Amino acid sequence: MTDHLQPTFRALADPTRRAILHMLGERDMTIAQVSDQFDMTRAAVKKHLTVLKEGDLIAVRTKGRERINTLNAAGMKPVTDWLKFFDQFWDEKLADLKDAIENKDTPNA
Amino acid sequence: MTDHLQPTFRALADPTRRAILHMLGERDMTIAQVSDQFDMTRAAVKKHLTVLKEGDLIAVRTKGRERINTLNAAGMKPVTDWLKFFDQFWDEKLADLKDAIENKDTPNA
DNA sequence: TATATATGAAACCTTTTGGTGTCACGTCAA
DNA sequence: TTGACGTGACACCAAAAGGTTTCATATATA
Repeated sequence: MTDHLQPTFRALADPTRRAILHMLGERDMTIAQVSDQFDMTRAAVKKHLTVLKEGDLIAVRTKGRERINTLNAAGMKPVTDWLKFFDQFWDEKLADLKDAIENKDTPNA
Repeated sequence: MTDHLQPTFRALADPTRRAILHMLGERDMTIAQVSDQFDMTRAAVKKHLTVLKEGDLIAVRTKGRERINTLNAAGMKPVTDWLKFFDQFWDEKLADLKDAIENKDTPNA
């Protein structure tokens, strides 16, 4: 069983990378622009971007000598799907389900 | 800003730990029982369980000389909440619409 | 053309991570 | 009480992760 989830979970496991994703949610950015937001070298940021790319969480397009990094939020779907499996064990959701069943004929929403 | 998400994201970043969570979804297990499911020592599994505990993804209760490990699915909420922020970017059409609205009065170029 | 800019990539370093083996300790049963 | 059982904790190890510096290369621009 090859774990196709691994690159994405791995990419999300670092706080710097999660912060980068948030930034890219606001606007596309070059590597230099991303680097400006962190107290680390451009090379280090570049590595993070590579990991994000491997996790399919960003896309990169070339524009002249620049590399524009774009958020690929859809890449998070495998992770959210994996997490959804556990919804059934979540107390609140269980309570909601119980509610839904008990109030089968009088839904409150 | 201390990153309270980190222990949980960290815990989820390992395939063995994700597999353990799945197992605990089916039934509570002692350390020995979990270990039996993997080709690694009990000590290694114990470490994984410790990381899962730190991520608040499992609870442990003592029963005699045994330690019963229980899934705490609610511990995933911080992660799912973090991921929800990106829902707004999932749908390409939504993103396009967002662009159109944002550029109406304040062109960004 | 000459130079500045934006990036890629490699070598290197330190810390963390995932694993091992060993031993001590509390608990259960004969 | 005496073992066997289930676990915690530690020392140790190799590999991966996160960072740095340095240099090469492609693209803009004066």
